[in-house]
Amino acid sequence: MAIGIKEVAAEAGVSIATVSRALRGLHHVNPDTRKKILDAAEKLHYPIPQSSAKALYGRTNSVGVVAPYISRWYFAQVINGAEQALREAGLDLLLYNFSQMKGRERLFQHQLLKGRVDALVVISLPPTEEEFESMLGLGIPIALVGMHHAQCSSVAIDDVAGARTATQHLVNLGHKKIGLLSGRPDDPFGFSVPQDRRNGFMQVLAESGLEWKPAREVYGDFTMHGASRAMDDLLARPDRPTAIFAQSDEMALGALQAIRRNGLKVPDDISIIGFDGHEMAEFSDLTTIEQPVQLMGEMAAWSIMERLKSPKSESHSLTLPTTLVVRNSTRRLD
Amino acid sequence: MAIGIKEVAAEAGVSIATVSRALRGLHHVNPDTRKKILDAAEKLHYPIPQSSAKALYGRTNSVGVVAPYISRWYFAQVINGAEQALREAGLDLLLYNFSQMKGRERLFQHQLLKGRVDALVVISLPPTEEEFESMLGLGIPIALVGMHHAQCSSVAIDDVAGARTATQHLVNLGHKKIGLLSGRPDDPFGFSVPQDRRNGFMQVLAESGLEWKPAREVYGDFTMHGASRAMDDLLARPDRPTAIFAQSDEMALGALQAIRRNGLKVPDDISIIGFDGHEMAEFSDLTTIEQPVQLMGEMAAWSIMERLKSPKSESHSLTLPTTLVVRNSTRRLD
DNA sequence: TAGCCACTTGCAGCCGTTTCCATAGCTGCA
DNA sequence: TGCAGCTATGGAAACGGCTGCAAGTGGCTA
Repeated sequence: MAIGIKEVAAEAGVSIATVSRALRGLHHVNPDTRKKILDAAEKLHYPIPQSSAKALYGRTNSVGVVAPYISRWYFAQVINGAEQALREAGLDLLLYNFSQMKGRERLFQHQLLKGRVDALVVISLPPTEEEFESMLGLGIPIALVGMHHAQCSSVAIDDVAGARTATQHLVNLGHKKIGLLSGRPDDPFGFSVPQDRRNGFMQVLAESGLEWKPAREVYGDFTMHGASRAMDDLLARPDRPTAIFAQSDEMALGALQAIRRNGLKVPDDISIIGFDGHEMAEFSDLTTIEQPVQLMGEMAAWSIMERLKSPKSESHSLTLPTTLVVRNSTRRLD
Repeated sequence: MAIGIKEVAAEAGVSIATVSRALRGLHHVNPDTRKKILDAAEKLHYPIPQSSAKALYGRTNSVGVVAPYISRWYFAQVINGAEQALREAGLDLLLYNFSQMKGRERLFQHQLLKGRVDALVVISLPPTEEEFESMLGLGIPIALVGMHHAQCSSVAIDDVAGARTATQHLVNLGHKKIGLLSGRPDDPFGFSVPQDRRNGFMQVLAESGLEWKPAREVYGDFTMHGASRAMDDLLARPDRPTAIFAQSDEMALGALQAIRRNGLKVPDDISIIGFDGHEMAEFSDLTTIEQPVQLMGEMAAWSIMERLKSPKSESHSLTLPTTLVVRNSTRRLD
């Protein structure tokens, strides 16, 4: 038989109301009574108030994390960061993966989340304005990771600046014919990241007076596989670039593989720089732009927990710095 | 104002009991009445029954997934697989990460999960017998991934067999001095995997009449970093092995890096075989033993969902096959 | 001794849904 | 016509914890 607040009350010889107050550390409870109750709870192994019961009163004690992928490195890291922060605060983490548009519709329109979570962390999944309205309509704190929005908290990096740094690095090394390994021309989720990184790249090219040829851009779908194939394609074209800016490390790694497969050497024949700070980048000696991925998850969690504590507090947007990490995949053009 | 079953009942002009039955497709509801109710629900945009209220009656509509890590490739893949299967069935996924023993204690002993989940998927986290008792005491279906236990369902591979295949592959190629890249001598979680893979390795060595020297084993902690360092160590020792069996792909990749750093070539100077089928293995041209990771997550989810449907059904243990994938990191010894 | 205040405590209703039990209406059969 | 055996429906009691309000306690002052 399950033991609840009721059994504890009986054991301690007080009413359930008092137990409820004592267990949550509210005022207006005599220290002696509180101790008696705590002892009783201990003795009966009363775990914690059942959250589904609390949920009827609005607090579910859990936070939803929404992401388009969960096993990809970037997302797994963010989720991991968020999980740690939430667990520490005693909040549960409900995971929502929406790789399919179908699920996405259900999530946003039919309010799947209604009454299920106290707050939401949305990872790199830019909702449409309509979807956003729906989310805000939930009336719960929301934190965005990897993007910004006027009406809620967010943690992100400056993708344009990061891309600028990466491109500038290649330019500084004397490269003039620089290729771009992008995500997709038609992004299914409407990420702004690919566009931002592309913009930063183009800016530096223009500022440096370098000519841009559309034939130097290929699309790798943010996967190693895709990038590898795209790179094969790019290398087969005439007037090969001497350097490549890959919009993600995973794509850079795929490209690395393709370059080797095509009998070329990195960085001797081609320099390549990635973006993200993937764990694997270090082991492939890949120059990259590092972003504090796990930290972003933690900060998003903190941000909503703060708003949970004091609902009137302002939402704020944070932009975290990126770092250029030079390794052995880029070199000065002879 | 929130709309619930009550509002739908009022709109349709029936009692809430009937609405509850109609919405869940139970018998004893007149088709006309059902339609009236469905229309009313549609009209009012009634989302779905609030799960926290259902939870008071025992069904939380969510499943707990417990793992010691969540961002490591293997775990992320399993979680991903489980998530897909669960979401399809309309179940929510509660994520519990226990990299710290502290949290682990709270999880198992204080019944953090009590009343929070309908079922549990435990990924490669062998509980002690005591913890196991506690889990079983929850009275909910449990599925294990990556290990077996007499009293509940499980999905795993045959680690011994996989390790045997890997080792046999090296032996068949003529290698006699084979090194072993293990996890940790003292495993914090008590995994059986390292031991199983080690056993398979030793079996084949013995069967092949090959001599084993303890100096050929180093510990890489199942990470690239750890493996890289361990490999440096191994390479510095006299009487270098001509082949290495790494107990995981991540360790194999770290080893690959170390080998190159030490001026040696794979597979010319040293052959190396991994274990897991990590996405990155393909791109590093690593010979490996593949296991169906994501599938294991899915099957674990299916298994508990089946038991949720018919509680009396037997628990069953599944052992999935592994596959030797030969790439370019192993070659015949001259 | 009455009156007031501050501090504790208990009562009872509530949250949204499921489910047990009762009831009402209908059918078929003796 | 009476009765058993259905089906369709509603009333109300759970489920477990929260909370507004009232009431009780004891100490203090006038």
